[in-house]
Amino acid sequence: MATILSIRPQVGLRLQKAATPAESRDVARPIYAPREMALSASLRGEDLERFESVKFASRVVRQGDHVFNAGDKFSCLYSIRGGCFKTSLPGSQGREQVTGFFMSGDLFGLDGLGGARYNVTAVALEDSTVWIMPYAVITALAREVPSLQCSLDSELSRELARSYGVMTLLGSTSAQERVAGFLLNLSRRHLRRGLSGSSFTLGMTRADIGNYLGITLETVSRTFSAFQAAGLIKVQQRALSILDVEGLERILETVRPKRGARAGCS
Amino acid sequence: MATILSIRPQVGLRLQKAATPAESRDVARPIYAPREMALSASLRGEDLERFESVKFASRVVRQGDHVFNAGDKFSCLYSIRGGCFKTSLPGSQGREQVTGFFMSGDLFGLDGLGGARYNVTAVALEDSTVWIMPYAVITALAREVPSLQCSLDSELSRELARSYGVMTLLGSTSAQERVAGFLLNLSRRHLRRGLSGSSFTLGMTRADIGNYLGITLETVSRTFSAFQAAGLIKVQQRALSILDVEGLERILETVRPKRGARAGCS
DNA sequence: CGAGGTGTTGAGATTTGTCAACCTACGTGG
DNA sequence: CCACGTAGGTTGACAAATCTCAACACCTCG
Repeated sequence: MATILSIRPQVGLRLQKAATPAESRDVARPIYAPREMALSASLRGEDLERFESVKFASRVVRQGDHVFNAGDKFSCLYSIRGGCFKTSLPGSQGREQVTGFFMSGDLFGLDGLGGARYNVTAVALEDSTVWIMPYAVITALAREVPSLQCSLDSELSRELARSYGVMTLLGSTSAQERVAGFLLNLSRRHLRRGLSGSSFTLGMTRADIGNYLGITLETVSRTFSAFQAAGLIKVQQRALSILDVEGLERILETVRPKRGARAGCS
Repeated sequence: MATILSIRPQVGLRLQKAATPAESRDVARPIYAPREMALSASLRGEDLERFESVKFASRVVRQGDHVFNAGDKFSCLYSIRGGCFKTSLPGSQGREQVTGFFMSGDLFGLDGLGGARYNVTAVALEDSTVWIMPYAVITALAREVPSLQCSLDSELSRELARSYGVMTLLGSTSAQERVAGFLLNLSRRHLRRGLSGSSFTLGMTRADIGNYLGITLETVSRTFSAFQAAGLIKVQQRALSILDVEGLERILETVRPKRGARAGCS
């Protein structure tokens, strides 16, 4: 157990309480420069320079704070410098559906793009910092730098692809598959950011995960325990280590013969 | 009861036969004119005229035919003139996840936009016709007609919002909620097209529905039967009538607040 | 130290999945 | 025109997974 805690995740550690109000107190956490922003990923040469010449404001968001709420007038996109967020779609009677988790380098707010309003609510899961990118600025810039329009489209379709991935997770009927898929997804995203894919901190509660995956928080907890008992992972509160990636993948790949589509039986 | 069928579509639909000689079973099915296309929905005045001046080719797609496959090079968007489609994300071992159903007036192919390839496969659920809109043409036009760029963004975010809606459906843990939500969604979409929202034909199989909703086809069937027994709907094969919209909505609204996922505010 | 949010675990109730039989509609070919 | 084959749909019985309710443990913060 000590081993887990000794592995210091670079992102996502719970911070000490929010002491002084409205302080731009920078945390010892990787802060993404403009160069690392999702939108600039595919920009080259002078397009990149032009983009980086724009000074975007950044904002510190305290754990639990809402960056925007569903129904708010759409105005800005947000790129995460550090920290993590969840987005959720509010339903009637306080029911809500968590639609995604976002981490450093991710872009969110895209769903408000076409309409005049955001569809989802974005909440910080820990003290975080975001770049604020006014949409008006982005569009103006996109007209000037066509490759930025491409980047924007690219981000949109990436977000679409992401949501398709979630649908696949939710479409599987077993809780184990959903949880395994969820963990592997988180792992890959950490890896892509140059962080450890095998040991990281879960920024969200079991309830968030369960809501996201369409299962109860108890089932999430039990599944974690089962995976741990099977030697696939090690969990202690928010600290997670993936011990056997292939094992998790095997759970997803489990061939569940579909009736009518099976071969060999006559 | 019979009144349902007497509600005629109010929108400017043109009924016309497909002229192709090979058409053995021509159906008197609404064919959407360019004016009804998703992309032109928010265009006005000369922008609309400009858009309509472009002659897009259309293509007849037979039931079961693939318009494009996941992994195909992205090149065109498709707007449905008549008929319906499903899109699905292929998984390993032939497993697939149905990601959406599309009907007349809908736009699909958007998911390939940013990347160079389509993420999903689009299959006709019945003999259908689509407008083929080369992306190159669309982008060129969008530069000329800025409001078209807005329309495009709008469609993208609508698609995103749609997928969030699906996530909400899949996030609910009960099969009844999922099916009720699915039916209400279909109903609304028919209404929005000037068709009857209370009586329509399901273009997809129970297996498709189940895959989409993350439940088995047997559960779909049983749930339909249960709803019918409760007097909420009437089903016979693909023919569906919604007898009690509020009843279905009540199933969704069931005051059983999903636990967890509460935002940090109060 | 206590409070409250969070996480774990147990036991029983329910729902859903699985397997299997059967029914129904529809297209094909005799 | 009808018989037949087949894909799609329904239903039943049972097993298995998940939900629900409830008790308790853990951690952080005040």
